Amino acid sequence: MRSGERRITLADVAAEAGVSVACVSIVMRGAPGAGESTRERVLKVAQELGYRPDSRARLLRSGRSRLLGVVFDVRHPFHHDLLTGLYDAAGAAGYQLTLSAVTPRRGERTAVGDLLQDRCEAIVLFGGNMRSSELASIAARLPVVAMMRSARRKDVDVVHNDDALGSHQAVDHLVSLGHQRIAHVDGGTVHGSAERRAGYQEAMRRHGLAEHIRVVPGGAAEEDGARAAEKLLVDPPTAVTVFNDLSATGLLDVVRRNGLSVPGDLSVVGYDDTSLSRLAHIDLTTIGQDIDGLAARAIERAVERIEGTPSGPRAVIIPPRLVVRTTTGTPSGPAGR
Amino acid sequence: MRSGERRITLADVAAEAGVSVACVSIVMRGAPGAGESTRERVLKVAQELGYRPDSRARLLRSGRSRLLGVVFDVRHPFHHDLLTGLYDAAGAAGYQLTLSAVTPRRGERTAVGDLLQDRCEAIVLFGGNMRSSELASIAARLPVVAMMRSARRKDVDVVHNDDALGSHQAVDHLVSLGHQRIAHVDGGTVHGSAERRAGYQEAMRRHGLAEHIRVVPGGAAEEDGARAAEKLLVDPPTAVTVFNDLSATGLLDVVRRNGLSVPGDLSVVGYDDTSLSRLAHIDLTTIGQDIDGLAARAIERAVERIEGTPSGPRAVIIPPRLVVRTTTGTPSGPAGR
DNA sequence: CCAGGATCCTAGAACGTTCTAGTTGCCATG
DNA sequence: CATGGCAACTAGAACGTTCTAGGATCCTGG
Repeated sequence: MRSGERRITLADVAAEAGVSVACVSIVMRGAPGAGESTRERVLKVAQELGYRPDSRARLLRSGRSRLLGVVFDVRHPFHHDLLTGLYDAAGAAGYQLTLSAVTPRRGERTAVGDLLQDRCEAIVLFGGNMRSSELASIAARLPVVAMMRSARRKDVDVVHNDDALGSHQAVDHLVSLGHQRIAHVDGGTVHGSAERRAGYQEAMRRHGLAEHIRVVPGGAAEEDGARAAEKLLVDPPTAVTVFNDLSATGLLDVVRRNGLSVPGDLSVVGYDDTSLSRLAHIDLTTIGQDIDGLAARAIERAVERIEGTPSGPRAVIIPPRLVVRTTTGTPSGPAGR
Repeated sequence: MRSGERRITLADVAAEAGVSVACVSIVMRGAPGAGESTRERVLKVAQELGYRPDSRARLLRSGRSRLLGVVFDVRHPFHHDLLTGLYDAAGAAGYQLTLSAVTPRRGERTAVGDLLQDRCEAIVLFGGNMRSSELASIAARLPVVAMMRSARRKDVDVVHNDDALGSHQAVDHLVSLGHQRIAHVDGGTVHGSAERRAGYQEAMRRHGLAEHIRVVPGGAAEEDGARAAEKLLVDPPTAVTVFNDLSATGLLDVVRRNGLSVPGDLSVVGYDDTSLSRLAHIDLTTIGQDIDGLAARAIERAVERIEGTPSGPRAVIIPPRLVVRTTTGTPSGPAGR
């Protein structure tokens, strides 16, 4: 019961089973070169002793670790959903994941540094604010896949959602409901906000609504949405697309407190389809990212790089889809003013 | 720029600097036994070559990994807050964290299994539904600290919030506002719900309100709170304490949809102080757990076990604190019926 | 001029695996 | 009755570190 016992090793199993260490190694790996009866006996002994292979020693020798490092941000709910998808995809490809978290007091560089020491064969990075040149210097050592961000570097793979298309879907949806005066609350300096903003602007022009284009400064947090709402209320549009769900939640709150009804007076579309947007009394129409698709493609890119198979383009862009809930409806005024 | 280069090792640095491998090791570890000039030269060369110690090889030799395994659930927002605290506490104690996530498709046993292979020196478990006996069998191999759950085993350390006290604080707060008819929405089979329920009952009795004790079945999810609300509405109390914030959110939604005002007609207290409860339009009065305290004590327990220092009691219970927001107020009826 | 002790450095084993290059024993074949 | 071949196993090096046990070199004091 004491915990300091000493770890059970191949040698222990070998001694107990009366065979060589090498033979046990063969059996444990399921490699050819061992007879059926010894195989059974060795497995039984290993089981009894509670043997667990030491992955570190294993990879020290074999060079391969079949380990993929993942950097995620503890504060971002979407990252957690994505982790779920990544575990599945990695497992299917025969790789393990090793996680390193970014927290309010633990930066991205620290998180990456830890992974570098861990001998993983590739690194998957969620968003973050590293510069492309920093990514490149990591990519010089091992394959890097950046998710939910772009990188103007040929040596970094990029897998993300088609932000511009998402904005198009949001605007198309609102226009099909009859809206014309559609504003956009921006995401500031966060990755993807430029693309979402540009997509909004282009979609508006495509619908001949260039004169109604209106971009309000915002950000990724709830308060950013709340502040944007106050600006909008001076001269409210009939609909608004917001950078993300959290910001949209802040906006919703201020709008309703000011006596406007949603979607009666104002339709609101978020972005990300986080669990927040699914809460009953938020029930936000939003743009959902294809989590499993993103995860699968990211792992695919990483594995291709690791195994040196000639791969396709370095950027994979996945289409999102509109999720209609109850914050969007037809505009109340006959023609939106 | 190719990624398959071959890792830079101590030997490379040694050759380049014209010293022995052992000497470089000394310098890299900051151990005594190297002259100032060589120290500088070696560090410079290591820097130039981009040397990074291979933590796996290091710990293979040294036995110690200074690595703490953490099992957390991707779906639980509270776990993420706790991770932040744990990273800080572990860093301060000179340990690294290695994370293993539980996801909807990746169970606790898998998560623990991965850590066991990783040579960490102790395991910290967040909640979960493993049986005490399973915990004990892991604890036979290495120290286990269970957080946010209890374990009737002497060989497992336990660090959690004082659930009963939290319920007392909630009831005390409501009573001090003048409430008498205070109900409780239960958490079902989730860890801590029995303690929170018992705490509620005891606090009610302490205030001489035994006749008003009313426990409604619930759970940890939003819908559980919503369902409980429907039951409560048949004969509404003036206040309710809910198992957790998420459930409270569901309850709030149903209550408001049915035309009751909060806190006018009904005061609501949640539990956990998750980021959800801080959202402007939820703004839930709740019981906050002391995250940094929990994290610090958990690491402390783990390190004590690892280093074999004679430690105190195996269970550490940390008092929570009431966080008053806007979902609680004085009851509207003169004496709450 | 030599003993004694610092100070700086090195050789080589060890950690728990994997892997290459055998070695053994057995059976079939000519 | 040698020979070849195959299946089943083993010895020992290797992976990149740490650590123990020394070996130089130099200074200091008698």
